[in-house]
Amino acid sequence: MPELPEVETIARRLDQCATGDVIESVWLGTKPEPLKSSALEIARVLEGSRIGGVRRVGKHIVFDLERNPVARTPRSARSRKPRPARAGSKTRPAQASATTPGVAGKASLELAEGGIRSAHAAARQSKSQWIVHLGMTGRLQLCGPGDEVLKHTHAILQLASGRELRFVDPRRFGRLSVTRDAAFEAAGFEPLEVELDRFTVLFHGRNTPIKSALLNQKLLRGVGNIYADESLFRAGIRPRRRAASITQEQLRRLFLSVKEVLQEAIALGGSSISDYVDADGEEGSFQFQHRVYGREGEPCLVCKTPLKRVVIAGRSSHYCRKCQK
DNA sequence: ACTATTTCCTGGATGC
DNA sequence: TGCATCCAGGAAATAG
Repeated sequence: MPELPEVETIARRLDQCATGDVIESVWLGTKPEPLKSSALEIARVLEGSRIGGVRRVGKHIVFDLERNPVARTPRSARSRKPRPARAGSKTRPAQASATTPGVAGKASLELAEGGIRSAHAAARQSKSQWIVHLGMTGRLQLCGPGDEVLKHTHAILQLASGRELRFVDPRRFGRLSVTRDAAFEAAGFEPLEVELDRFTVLFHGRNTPIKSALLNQKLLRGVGNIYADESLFRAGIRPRRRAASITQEQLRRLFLSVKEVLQEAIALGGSSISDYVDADGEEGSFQFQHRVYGREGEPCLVCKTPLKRVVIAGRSSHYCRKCQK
């Protein structure tokens, strides 16, 4: 499950490997499309754009796109349908292979309603961005055109280098979107950048469990279930503690713990649980550093007390009842 | 205005 | 072996 360290790892890798490449054409799957922007809008922003850089904002991956106003990708690039032969293609829904963004039913409808044309013009002249949220099981993979297209591939970007950037997401919690004029904005503070006093204020007067507050992306962006539990353990705070009841000194420890955990995890390439791998298929190794997450019933590494697991806001939360108060 | 719960989604694990 | 059921969880939507 990609949280801040995993997303940071992926974004760094993509920034190294994909920056400078040009997106020649885009294929998007259909149906409960994992899209926040329409397929047509995404295709129009991406096609013909150069990847200026890739970075992380919270749990989002942001591709900064640059566009040469003169060299517009010709229509033919969009209408051709270069689907590589793939293993297991008969199991894929037939509609998927035929879906060129421009001809999707929903997209055509929007075109008929107008408004797209002006959007198109805006995309041509301004800097735009491609925003990817990986959700639970989303992956961005950089691969050769001959590589097998995995089941649950929802987007394929053909790059000028001959490679393909693919978005694969079995559980479909991931989301793709684009921005045109405005830069992508995310709520909340970056946990690795926020200062102590701002961090402290976030929890003032909140009657919600501190675990929930840490997961609230409008407060801090990027902390997910694993790193919330790990941070709370290191800070000695029980996940159910009401945010408002936590002392300044404890908040200071939490502040430091959050940064420490995230930094250590980034250094190890994130935690590979279930199926997380970065853009090159590399696994992280921070999962071996987990002190409480996924260790219910196992002895606390500090005091040997069996670790507890409770459910808070629908998420399993792991802690040591002796070390955390 | 807040907080809590439900919903989305599929693969893998579990149980009978 | 096979089939049903449960579980994982980010964030938006809905309910309280």
